[in-house]
Amino acid sequence: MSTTALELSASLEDYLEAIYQVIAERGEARAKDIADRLSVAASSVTNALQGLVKRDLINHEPYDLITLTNEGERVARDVVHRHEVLANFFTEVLSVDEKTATDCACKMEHIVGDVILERLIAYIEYNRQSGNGNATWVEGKGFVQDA
Amino acid sequence: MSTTALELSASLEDYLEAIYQVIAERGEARAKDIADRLSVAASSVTNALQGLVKRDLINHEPYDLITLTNEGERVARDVVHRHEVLANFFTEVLSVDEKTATDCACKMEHIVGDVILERLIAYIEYNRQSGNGNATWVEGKGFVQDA
DNA sequence: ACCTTTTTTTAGTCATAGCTAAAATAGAGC
DNA sequence: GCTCTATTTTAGCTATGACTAAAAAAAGGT
Repeated sequence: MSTTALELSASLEDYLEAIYQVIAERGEARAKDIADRLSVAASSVTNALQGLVKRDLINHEPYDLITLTNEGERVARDVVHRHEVLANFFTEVLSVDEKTATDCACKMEHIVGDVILERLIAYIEYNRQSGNGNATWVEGKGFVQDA
Repeated sequence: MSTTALELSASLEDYLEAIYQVIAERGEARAKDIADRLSVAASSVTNALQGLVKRDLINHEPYDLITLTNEGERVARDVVHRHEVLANFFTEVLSVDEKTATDCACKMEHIVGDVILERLIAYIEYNRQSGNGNATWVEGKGFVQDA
């Protein structure tokens, strides 16, 4: 009897990530914090919480605090990790500004698979370590070899 | 009186792209072709076509052939362009296999903004032109400077 | 302890986007 | 021209995920 694992939508991943971050910042997470952070209505949060409970990613009794299950914490860390690698790549390698990098990473973090993520990590690392200088974006010139 | 342009979802962009490609390949596009290419039911195509007509991206009378409006052609080319740049980046720079590259590009093409796309294009170009050799992924070693 | 304010939940609506089944239309063969 | 088949559309259902408004619960101030 294989219980086909309920899939996690981009939307629910966003909620899970927000919960993880609020807990990291404030020590605890209430629905209001999540609503504020994601700029959605409080009722949308309640709705999402039910989805996350159903998937055993959070613990949540009505009107109570929200905590992450072990699995939830694992998945949340993974999403955050993806986000960080992507944002890092955009800023470090492509010399894109913070906001643009963050915005794009927020959407891509739900999409990029393991292989490409692994390559990005390796590529950033390679870029950082290579002794012979790296390319940087120069407005009007494109990528130019560093001095 | 500003007519707020109807937004184009990722889904509709996929349909538009498929229409563009089918026309490019076969000279004309019928609903069946689109359904086959996207692996969706015929009725889902009809539905999407109505959305694209409403946005003035295609011309389509019931039971008739599908053609692109000028705007539709412009948008379709743009999506295809994004797809190609992304897939190219994955294969050329990150040395990822075709299928992985294509799959990820298919999802990212709806997300990536102009700035990052421009940088990717420049980065690929820089990589291609730089005389001092480029990095390539070597299994078990990571990125290694080309000979 | 009680009243007010804030938070959370419930209930009900809407849009997107997929599906199946059935009806309508078009096209091909005879 | 009629009939059979393939295509397309309509109608109706599903799920997700947003919203508002109203009800319920919790928290704070005096």
